[in-house]
Amino acid sequence: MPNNFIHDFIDQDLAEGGQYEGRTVHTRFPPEPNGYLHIGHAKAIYIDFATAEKYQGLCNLRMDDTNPIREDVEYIDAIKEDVHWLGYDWGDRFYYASDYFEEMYGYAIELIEKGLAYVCELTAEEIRETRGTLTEPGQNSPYRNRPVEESLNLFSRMRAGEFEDGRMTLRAKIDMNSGNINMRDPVIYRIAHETHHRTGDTWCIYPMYDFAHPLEDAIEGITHSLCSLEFEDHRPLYDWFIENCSVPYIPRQIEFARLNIEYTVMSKRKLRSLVEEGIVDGWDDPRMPTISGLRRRGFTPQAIRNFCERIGISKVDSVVSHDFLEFCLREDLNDHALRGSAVLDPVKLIITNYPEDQTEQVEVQNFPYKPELGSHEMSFSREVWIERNDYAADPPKKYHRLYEGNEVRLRGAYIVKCTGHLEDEEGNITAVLAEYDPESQGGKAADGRKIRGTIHWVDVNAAIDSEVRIYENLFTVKEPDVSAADYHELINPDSLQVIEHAKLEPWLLQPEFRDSTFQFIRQGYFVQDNKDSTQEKPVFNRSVSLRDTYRPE
RNA sequence: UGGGAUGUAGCCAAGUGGUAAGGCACGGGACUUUGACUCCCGCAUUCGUAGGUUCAAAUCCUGCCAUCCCAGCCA
Repeated sequence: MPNNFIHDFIDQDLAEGGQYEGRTVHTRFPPEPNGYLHIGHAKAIYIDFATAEKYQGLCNLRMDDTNPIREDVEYIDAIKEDVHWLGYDWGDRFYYASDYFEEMYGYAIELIEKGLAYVCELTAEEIRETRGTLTEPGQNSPYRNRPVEESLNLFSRMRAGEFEDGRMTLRAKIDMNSGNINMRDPVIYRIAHETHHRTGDTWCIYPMYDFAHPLEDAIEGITHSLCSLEFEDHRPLYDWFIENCSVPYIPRQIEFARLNIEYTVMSKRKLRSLVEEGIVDGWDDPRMPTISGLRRRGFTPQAIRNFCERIGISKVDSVVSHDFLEFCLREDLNDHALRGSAVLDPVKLIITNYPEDQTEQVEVQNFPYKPELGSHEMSFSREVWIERNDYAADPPKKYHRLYEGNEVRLRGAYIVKCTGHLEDEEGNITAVLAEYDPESQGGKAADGRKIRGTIHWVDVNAAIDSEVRIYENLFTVKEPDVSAADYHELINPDSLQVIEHAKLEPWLLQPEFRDSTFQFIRQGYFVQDNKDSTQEKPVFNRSVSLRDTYRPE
């Protein structure tokens, strides 16, 4: 992991005289179980876990479940699966913020006893009205200076369930004049008669994030609590709680910029609505930036980790280009994906001088620059499927594929010379015609003549039909999150293109290849859909296309 | 108008007083049984801007400008 400003801070903290001299670096990834993880979280996960690794420290996984109104067990297993899939392990340090509710309650009492917190009976609306604005200070609550005993009594009755939701809150007594609105007597406990997924009905008061989070970190002995930029002005509050509660450890919060990527959204709210409105096929739709979506799309954990490493860590608001994400995937897949043949938009090529009832086996490499990965056979006969756009009746300049009179190599098989095409009454091309050079087995000309074009093909007699799904960006603009328009208007209507009958060579469909991503030669990288693909009706997703620098004039 | 942050190429991003790393994208070339990959070459006389300090400034100082975050009993 390259160095970055966070590591500079850690180095200082660890150095002689630093605040964590002699300590083990301890980070945490604290998702709220209220949705699925997305690639923005992957960046945070990478930073938290890879930083711990770099310093031979530890990283905890913690469910930040302090608000039962929003959270659900449904998400917990998915979050664990995603973090593991990305390649990170939290050992036996899987925690829930809710495990600390009793301790937090104790710290709240401590604050009350110190005169640093009070039970406030203002309504939510009154609190808002007295909070002031960005430019005007707030006003003190009339309950601010009530006796400690009274707050203590009321707080225990809040816990006992004597009051309905919203009737009162516990507030920190800090400074209603602070320029930092977070310091204007923030609410630290609210009443919510709500069943919690873990603590059930044990509690009807729940701590707020600003109060809970520093305590969670302190209780777990976290040294560096890494979070995103919007918490920067919560840091004084974070430190205030750490200073005023007698916690066992002192954690340090450091903020970094969250990840944005072109042509997609990262807010849980919008992702959820895409799912709920049926615009996509669930949280794991291959067009979603969720970890499960990327997995289904065919991304590898390595590609995602490389991406996270290379975008860097800084405090600059940025939008990473979509190209870069694709580059990281291609780079990894290029080096790992076995090569196979598939024709996505098939048209027949008839080799008129090849015997009608003959079939032969030709050998093709599984991986061009890694011969140790072996080879496999493809059957070849008089009729093979080729891509419709590998033939041109009227070829543009510098077109190296099939057109009348031109020679092309059928990859791994033979060199063929195009002799024209067949068409129906409407002028649609129904087949391409060619003659093969029997002396060119394997695609090598006996006389050594150079053949410029090589195209892929699949034997008509052997081809297996498969559905292939081609994905494009979900949104039509680079930054849908910042657009003023309703995001529904920005959705790309062509983000999913379904090809019903692509022609695949049978080798691709061996059961042991079920979860492997392949390169379909000259097309891109494809993986079987982890939900819909079956042996009877295979379904492939295009993970990413190959780079294509061909520019017809 | 208060508070907190951030401005280095089209996009990320190093740089911490000694004369602008790297990656993506892009352009050109070589190689090629994937128009892929790989390999070469090119791509900021300038660091938001205006001044100042210094032999020397992206780095230090001052002013200005732009952008982002904060007024949940969300996280």
